[in-house]
Amino acid sequence: MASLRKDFGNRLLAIRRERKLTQEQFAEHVGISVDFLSLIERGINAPSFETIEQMAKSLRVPVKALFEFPERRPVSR
Amino acid sequence: MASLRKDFGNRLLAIRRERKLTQEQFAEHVGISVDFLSLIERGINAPSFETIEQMAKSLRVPVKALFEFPERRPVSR
DNA sequence: AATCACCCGTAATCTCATTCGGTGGTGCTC
DNA sequence: GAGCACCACCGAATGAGATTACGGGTGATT
Repeated sequence: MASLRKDFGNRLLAIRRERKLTQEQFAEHVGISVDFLSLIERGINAPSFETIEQMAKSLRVPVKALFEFPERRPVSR
Repeated sequence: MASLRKDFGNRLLAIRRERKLTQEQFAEHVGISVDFLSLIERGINAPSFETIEQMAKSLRVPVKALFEFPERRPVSR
């Protein structure tokens, strides 16, 4: 549980792959270290709002696109 | 610039008002202090991923709904 | 065998998410 | 005009976690 980090990481990884970018290329363009990018993609760490903004800008997608993943059970009652 | 925090804060405020909740009610339900909620809504501070998750859960909306605001100029070239 | 792309631990730094106490302001309503 | 509800604002304190660097390891590919 508490896996927003993981969802986000997976989503980021997917988009980066789509764009055919290596971690190094993407990290440099965003302005963070490769190590940190790796941590984020694996869902271990979460990026700050500023970093998220940079990522979205770098990928030329709206921020919400980074939070687009299959619904996490929308209240099962 | 760098106003993802502000966009987020405004969006959160809008949703909370829609729901007719006071800061106190919402903060308590999310599990944060009223002061902090106020800071977030005003775009001064940013919440952590865990807090975002709690907020979305509390409001019963997907996380991406909290990042749904008018596009911030999608590459003007 | 050398390089590339990446994962994985660990340890360090230092920003900042989060809280609390207090104050003050606005707009009710009684 | 005192009372309450709701909120902004101001320090100041603390703990967490965002971010980095390093060293080693894996599996491809060439």
